[in-house]
Amino acid sequence: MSVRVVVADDQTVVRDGLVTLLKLLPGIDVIAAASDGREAVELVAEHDPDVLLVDLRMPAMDGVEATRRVRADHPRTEVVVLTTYSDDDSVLTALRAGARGFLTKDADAESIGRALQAAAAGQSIVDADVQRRLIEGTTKRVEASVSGLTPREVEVLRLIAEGLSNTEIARHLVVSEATVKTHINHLFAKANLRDRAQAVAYAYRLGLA
Amino acid sequence: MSVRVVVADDQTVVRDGLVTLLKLLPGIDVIAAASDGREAVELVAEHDPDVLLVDLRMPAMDGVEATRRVRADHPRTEVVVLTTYSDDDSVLTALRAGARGFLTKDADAESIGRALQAAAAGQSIVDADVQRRLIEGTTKRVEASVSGLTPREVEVLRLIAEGLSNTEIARHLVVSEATVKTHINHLFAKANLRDRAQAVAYAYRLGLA
DNA sequence: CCGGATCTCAACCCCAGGGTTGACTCTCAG
DNA sequence: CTGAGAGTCAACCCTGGGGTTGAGATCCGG
Repeated sequence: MSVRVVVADDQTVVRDGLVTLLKLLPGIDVIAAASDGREAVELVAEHDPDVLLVDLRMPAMDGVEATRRVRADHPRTEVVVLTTYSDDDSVLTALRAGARGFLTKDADAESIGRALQAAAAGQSIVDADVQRRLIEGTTKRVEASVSGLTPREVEVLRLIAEGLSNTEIARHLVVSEATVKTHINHLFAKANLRDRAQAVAYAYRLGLA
Repeated sequence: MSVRVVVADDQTVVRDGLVTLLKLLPGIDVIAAASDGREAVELVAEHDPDVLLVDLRMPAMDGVEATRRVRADHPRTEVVVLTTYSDDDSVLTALRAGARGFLTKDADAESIGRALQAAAAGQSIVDADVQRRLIEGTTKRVEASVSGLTPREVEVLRLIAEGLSNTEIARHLVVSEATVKTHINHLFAKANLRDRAQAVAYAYRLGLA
């Protein structure tokens, strides 16, 4: 029984290449090809394939989101991610989203076929690099030091991270709201933040909260 | 070119079974069989195989230590671990020690063959359970406590926590901005949040980011 | 004593974001 | 078949937050 596969890649060359490549492999049936994530999800719903082979970076909907959708709506269909860069951060995200396998685009036909077969059989194939990163865990946690920020700015950042509004922060620090806004603007500029939501994330990553 | 394999298992039945099983597979050559870890290391040194298929629990030298030795002294030889219990703690240890793949003893012949081929090609095959455990190791607390929120709301919350604006979230989920705002309003009401800054903090405490 | 950094404050503009209401569709359990 | 929940979308209002400029007060090191 052949493994039924849907391919999704926005680059025509890659997509067509994959399709013709996979068609030559025994035990692999390419039943559809999508050019973006949205279409990929639709085709999965339509054809109920064994495996979705999906690129990470795509317009309309990226591979991570497509993976999440497919795993949520069609748990029978396994997802194998294909990407250009093995050190892409979203690789881990994709695996957490439920991707079964992971391949780089320089993989040869046999490797791809093997990964598809494995995924269909419930096994999981990942690239050596990714495996190492998984095993070592997220120990990379960078030391994005708080340096550059003045004590007052750090203070304000912490309060932002607690969900306080500007007026609340002003009351808390016993200064005017204008002052708070000034600190916040400096802080945003220094840390390259757009709004307080990003600031909260920043603070949490720094371990301020 | 066939993949040259050395098998190591202390149980005679399993060992002989594996050998005969693997000999039936195309592209696999079993060139030696060991009954403990010490012997396995010796046979690897002697035959320089592509892959060592090794049981975790063995007398004289267990699979983890054998893996470490082989990876240190014969980096050309990949190691695939075979064991009875997928929840064995030493599984992670073995992977850290440099094992390329991981199989349970209820794997069928094709799965084993695939894992050996993959290992020889530099890929890594792991059992689904093990993959899940590896991934959970890198994530924080599970999102089980996100009770009350619908999947879509959780999705939106995660994206908020990444610092995305409403328009960006809409683009990402391929819906209109109005829909995003609706989800956000529901989400805020349920979780008793005032603005997205508090939402980010909430998400981080839940381990969503 | 001067320059720089920090902290403070004000007035202004503008829009993203949050609140509200209402509506259409689909699915699924009862 | 019906009602509830989920997801989708639109129109409206209005405040808070972010951007900008400019400026006075304090402190410290060179």
